[in-house]
Amino acid sequence: MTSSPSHSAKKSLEDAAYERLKREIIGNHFAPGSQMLETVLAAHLSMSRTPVRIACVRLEKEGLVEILPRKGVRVLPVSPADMREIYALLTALEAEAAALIAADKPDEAALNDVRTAGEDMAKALEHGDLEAWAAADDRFHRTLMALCGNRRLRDFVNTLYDQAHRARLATLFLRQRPDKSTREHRDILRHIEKGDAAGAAEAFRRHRERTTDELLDLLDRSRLRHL
Amino acid sequence: MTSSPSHSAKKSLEDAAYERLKREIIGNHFAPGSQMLETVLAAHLSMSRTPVRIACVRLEKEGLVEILPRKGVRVLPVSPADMREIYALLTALEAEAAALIAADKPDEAALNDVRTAGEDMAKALEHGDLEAWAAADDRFHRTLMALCGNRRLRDFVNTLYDQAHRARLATLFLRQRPDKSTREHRDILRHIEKGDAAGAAEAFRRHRERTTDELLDLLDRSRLRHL
DNA sequence: TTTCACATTAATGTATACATTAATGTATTC
DNA sequence: GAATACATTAATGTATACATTAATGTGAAA
Repeated sequence: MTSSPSHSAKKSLEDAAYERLKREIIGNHFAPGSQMLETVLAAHLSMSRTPVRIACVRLEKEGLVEILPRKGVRVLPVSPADMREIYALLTALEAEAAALIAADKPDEAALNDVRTAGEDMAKALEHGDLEAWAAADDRFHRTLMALCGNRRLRDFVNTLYDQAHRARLATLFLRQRPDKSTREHRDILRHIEKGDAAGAAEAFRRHRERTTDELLDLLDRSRLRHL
Repeated sequence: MTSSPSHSAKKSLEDAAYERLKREIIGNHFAPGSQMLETVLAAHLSMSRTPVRIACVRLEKEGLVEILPRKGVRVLPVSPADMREIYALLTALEAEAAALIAADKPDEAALNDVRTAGEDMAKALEHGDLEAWAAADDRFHRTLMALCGNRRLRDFVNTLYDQAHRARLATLFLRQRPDKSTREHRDILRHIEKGDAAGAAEAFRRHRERTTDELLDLLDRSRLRHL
């Protein structure tokens, strides 16, 4: 996805450890805030501490875990304050990316993947399948950001998606049906297709500001402190 | 600076290796694009490969080096395209940060460090000391960003400063005297002091857009391809 | 009973030995 | 002479043994 090796060519244990732990953390297989000793993790992954240590250092740099000198590796919980930070950044960065994409006039083939993700969101919503909706929403944002032509922007936004993933899933069943997002995504795409950079940026900004308010409000009212 | 331990409490060799290599890379002690084997680096730092490997993984995540499977660690050169990426991000993020800071009304003590950095820039310019000017400019931006209240924003902007540092220094003596920046910084501070979020963001955006054009133009005309 | 000094321990931090693997060189065959 | 198979080598990837250190427990003295 970012600079990590694709899952097809996972030769080294380092990469295997990194990818598996990342998947398990994002997939909420560990309790947020839980701590595990390196030896325990190594046993869990059936390898020695060496590749596990390196995987943990990488995950720490991505803001998913914290390495505590003698207490083990801690899966970082995501607080409402964290979500506010993450969404403030996404608001600024996705709007910027949308402007870049609109100015670039991406080819149809690339845009089609984004459109497909958008259609999958609508379909999932019709079937009432919220998890499929969230997966398609994630795909919509990631495939769109992949088109912005700024690798650093794309990679950083992806790490933010990763950090926010657990909290998004947790609130998925507490919120109203996400009909608005589907429409707003279509609106964003229209601006991009027209090559309207300012309009695309503004549409994305409004979309993100709304989802931010919605999410923070939800976290507040549901008293979810850590996710 | 970011999540790294301060240089005062550098207990472990891992941290020492990380900090020293980072300093040497940013300070241009290695030729951009140069490759070094882990064993050579370990000898250079008078330690075993283990802490060196971990330091390199960290540096790779910060976009300063690239680990090539059997060819060693490569100090990433910075191309004009990289600078375009970095400055596009800085434009969006520093403007956002300026808005946050202006809205927060930071206390005087904190702002004073920023003002001091600004004054140091002016003084350095009077003495014609461009390196001191660049150092103070760096300090101005970093201390200001530290006030934005968004840790992820601050840390990411700092890694971008680090990535851009070499290229900035290289062009320092090719450009005209940076008088405008000093004035623009004062302007930004005025907006922040007034609590004018939109104005601060706009002022910072204009400042960054101008310096971006200036730098890219300079890189283009001087035909500096890699730094 | 509380506190301080000290031993113990358990975890990480580090070095090193070993396994794996990709690249290079060499020899043999066509 | 060119190409291919194979041996060699040199580097990383991994495991493990060892050093260091912070935390815990234990005991004696006040």
